[in-house]
Amino acid sequence: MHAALPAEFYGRPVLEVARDLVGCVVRHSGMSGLIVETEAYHDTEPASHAFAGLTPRTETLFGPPGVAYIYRSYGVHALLNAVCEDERTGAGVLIRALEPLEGEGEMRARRRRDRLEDLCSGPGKLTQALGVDLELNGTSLVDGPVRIDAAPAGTPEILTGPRIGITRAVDLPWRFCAAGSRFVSRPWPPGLLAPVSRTAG
DNA sequence: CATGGGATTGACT
DNA sequence: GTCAATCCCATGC
Repeated sequence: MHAALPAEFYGRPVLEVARDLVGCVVRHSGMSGLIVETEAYHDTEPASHAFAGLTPRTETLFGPPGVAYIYRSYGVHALLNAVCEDERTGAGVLIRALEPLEGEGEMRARRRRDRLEDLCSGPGKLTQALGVDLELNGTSLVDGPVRIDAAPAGTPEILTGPRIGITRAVDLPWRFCAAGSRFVSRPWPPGLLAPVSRTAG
């Protein structure tokens, strides 16, 4: 199953895309991982880079959907986002954690960690494991080099809750996780994350 | 042009 | 639990 998600998949409300990306597969350079955690960001809320409007930094976010927005976080890490909605709208989904599928050996070599759970269980970890860097900002997620394929086993049960590591708009429940996955960036206290209905967007 | 903060991680107490 | 690393870029002078 190697069907890349079409650009139309991304050209929808960012909350729907963030939810539906859980269970899909990120591929780069022979490595792949199942998406188990995402977060949505939108130019209408202050946690989003796009909140500042169209600037050189946010140019990719305000471009067409289905493109990778990659930026440097804390001066150290490259974080991977999928640009969503229409041009002119600054919306994106942050890929926060993967369950390693293929290329585990190469991921271990890049990450220099022993535990499988430590390879891709964070937005900076997974880009390091897959060798995704800032130079890939603006490239297509449909054609690659970084590609996202449809969920091979359908969308799993999903939990939602507040986003991680932000100081503004902290109450929006825009984080989406595969229920019970041990590959998420952080476990959660019981009850913090609520089930999400796939049909009730 | 200078400054300061950030969608994080890993090492250390 | 605390904290440094490190750099892009928005903001303000």
